[in-house]
Amino acid sequence: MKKVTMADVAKLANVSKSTVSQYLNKRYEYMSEETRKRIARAIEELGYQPNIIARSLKQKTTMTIGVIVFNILHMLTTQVLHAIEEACQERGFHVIVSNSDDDPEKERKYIEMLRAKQVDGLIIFPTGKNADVYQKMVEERFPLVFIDRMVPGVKADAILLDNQKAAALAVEYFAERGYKRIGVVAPPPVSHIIPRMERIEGFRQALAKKGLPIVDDYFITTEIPYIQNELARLFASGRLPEALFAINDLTLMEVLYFIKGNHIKIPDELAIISIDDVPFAHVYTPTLTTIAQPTFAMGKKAAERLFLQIAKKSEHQPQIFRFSPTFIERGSAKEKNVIRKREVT
Amino acid sequence: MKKVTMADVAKLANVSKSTVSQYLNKRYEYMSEETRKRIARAIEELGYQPNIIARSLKQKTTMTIGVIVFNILHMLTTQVLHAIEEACQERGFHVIVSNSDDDPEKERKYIEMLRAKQVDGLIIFPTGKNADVYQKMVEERFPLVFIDRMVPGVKADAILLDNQKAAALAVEYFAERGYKRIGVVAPPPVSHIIPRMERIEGFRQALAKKGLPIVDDYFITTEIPYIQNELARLFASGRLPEALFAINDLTLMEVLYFIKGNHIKIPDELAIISIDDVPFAHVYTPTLTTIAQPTFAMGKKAAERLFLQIAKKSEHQPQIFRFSPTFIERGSAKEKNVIRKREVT
DNA sequence: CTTTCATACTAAATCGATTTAGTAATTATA
DNA sequence: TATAATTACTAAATCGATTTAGTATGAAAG
Repeated sequence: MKKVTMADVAKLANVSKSTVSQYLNKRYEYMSEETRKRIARAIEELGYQPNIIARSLKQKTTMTIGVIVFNILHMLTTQVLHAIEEACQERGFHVIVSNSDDDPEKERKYIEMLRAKQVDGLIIFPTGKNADVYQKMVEERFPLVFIDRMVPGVKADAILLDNQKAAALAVEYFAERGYKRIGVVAPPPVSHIIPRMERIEGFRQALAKKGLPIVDDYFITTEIPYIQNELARLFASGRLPEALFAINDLTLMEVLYFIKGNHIKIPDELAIISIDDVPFAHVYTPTLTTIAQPTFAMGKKAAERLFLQIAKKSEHQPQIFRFSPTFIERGSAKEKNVIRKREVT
Repeated sequence: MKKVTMADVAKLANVSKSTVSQYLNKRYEYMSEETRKRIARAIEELGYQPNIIARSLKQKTTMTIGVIVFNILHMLTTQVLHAIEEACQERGFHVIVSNSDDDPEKERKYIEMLRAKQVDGLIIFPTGKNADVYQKMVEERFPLVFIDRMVPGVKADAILLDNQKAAALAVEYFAERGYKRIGVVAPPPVSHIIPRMERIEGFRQALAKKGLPIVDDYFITTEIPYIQNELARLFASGRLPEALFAINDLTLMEVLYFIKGNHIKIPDELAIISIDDVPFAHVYTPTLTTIAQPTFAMGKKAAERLFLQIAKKSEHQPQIFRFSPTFIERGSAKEKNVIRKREVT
């Protein structure tokens, strides 16, 4: 039951290994019809399957890319991964996915391991905390694409949402419909997580631009497990906002859970818009108005950029791509009634 | 910028490659403190990173497994994948995921490619149509685990839900609450997709056991895109069932979409129970009563079984594992009112 | 004082492909 | 007719590790 190698095929077909190799690589130029057939028959007979590891060692290319994500539970991750998968399968590439759990230590380790495994390139949803490691890859011209988040100072391709615009879209929609007291729900803004900053800051700026009040209490920026508490505290204070902007799917889930537990009526008592078009948005009651990221296009772009870098390692000009969000109007934010059913304060 | 190899390290440290290799594999037994330090320094100085491809060629193990799924959009897939990932990361394994799209041709190709890539084992959500290929792997004692679906006649490990029980759980719950006219929504039952058969047949048997009518019209078994139509036709006929059993998350989405579009009230006009505990089940209105698959345990088990096979290729006894579903009682099926709001004949 | 043993290494073979440089035979060109 | 070119191959080096069999040295044992 030992493995069949090229040498076995060569022996059976009565040719050299070199010729078999030529055959496998379809370099038929100077090969007789007769030889070709003999080799084909030998391969068939032995059930020979080439060993790609051996080939990779010589060729220094593995036709494999690595993807490091910081959170698989995120909807964006799943969908982008799907798109990357698809783009890779079209070109015969394979994908190895690793989960950094937003832990820079783990991320660093996975980068090392994947590079040791000789992946041809890396697409990273970065934790943002390994600037030195990222920088080294850029300097070595190792193919690298950031997605979802980017790292200031590291000159690499980055595929991002236009987060400011996404926040503005939400605020403008609320504003136009007469909502004034608007809050935001997000994990804590930290300087190395750019999109979070951009969404929260974009929200603040859009509020200012529309001349709407910026109320500190309406900025629920705390870790996911504490969002319920914060929301409850705000609710108990009696100064509930009229509308809430959830900056991603995970925070939206918290908001919905809170609303459910407190029998708050959407959109009459509280309007909601979130980034990430969750799959149940159109079957929820009310249907959810969301701001969709073009996840598929983003994943595809990331893969394309990586392939570009792999193809011509040298003269590659890193670029930052900002993808426009799409506003999907549904039912969780409507024309605001002047007289509310449950007036607070 | 050429790669640093073990030979470079050996030269700088003034030892042989063998010694460096021993060092890297922590076989310090007969190595002087002095040498160890020199090697460590040389590695540090050169920024040496071992090439795992070369190592794999010699060792005939890649510390990589392949997973072939038939549908990434399925919730089960995502969650099981997550569990497999985690189990692999614990043991230093990497995972390559490929999507067969339920196309046997694709599946066959991916099996070939992954084996050419020398993966140490394969976890497959099988299309069910490549029995010959699966069988060959079993005969060669190539580590293989089926998950979600199994293939009759192929003696390999299989991780499955107890589908009959899942169906029975739903029917019994409905029956005990006074529901009589119960329907099922599923893709078409085909002989090579075992769980689908088991769920539909299990449903039929449970109905019989409870002495409930088996109405052909209440078996909506058609491809996902046509479910809306079938549901509409049934609805138009005026003979709506009182309860519906959705056999997975994808069919549930169709049911919910239909319900939404037709302003049907859950659970008063139509009760619903589905297999797969969708992430929004607890925030939906009403909350959704579901039958959860222990996805995490299943993924973990699949990985463990594969590792077992990898560890001792020979004396491995293939087994079929049936995981028990968990009934999660929420609000989409309640005590049935004797007088219905909208009585249909 | 030889032999054995333990220690601290190394040379060379090996894994299974690809690739380069070359050979032998035949055909075309000067 | 001698030389060049083309065709159809092959031997051997190579990729970068691991591993086996072995060597050299000094200490312990007989």
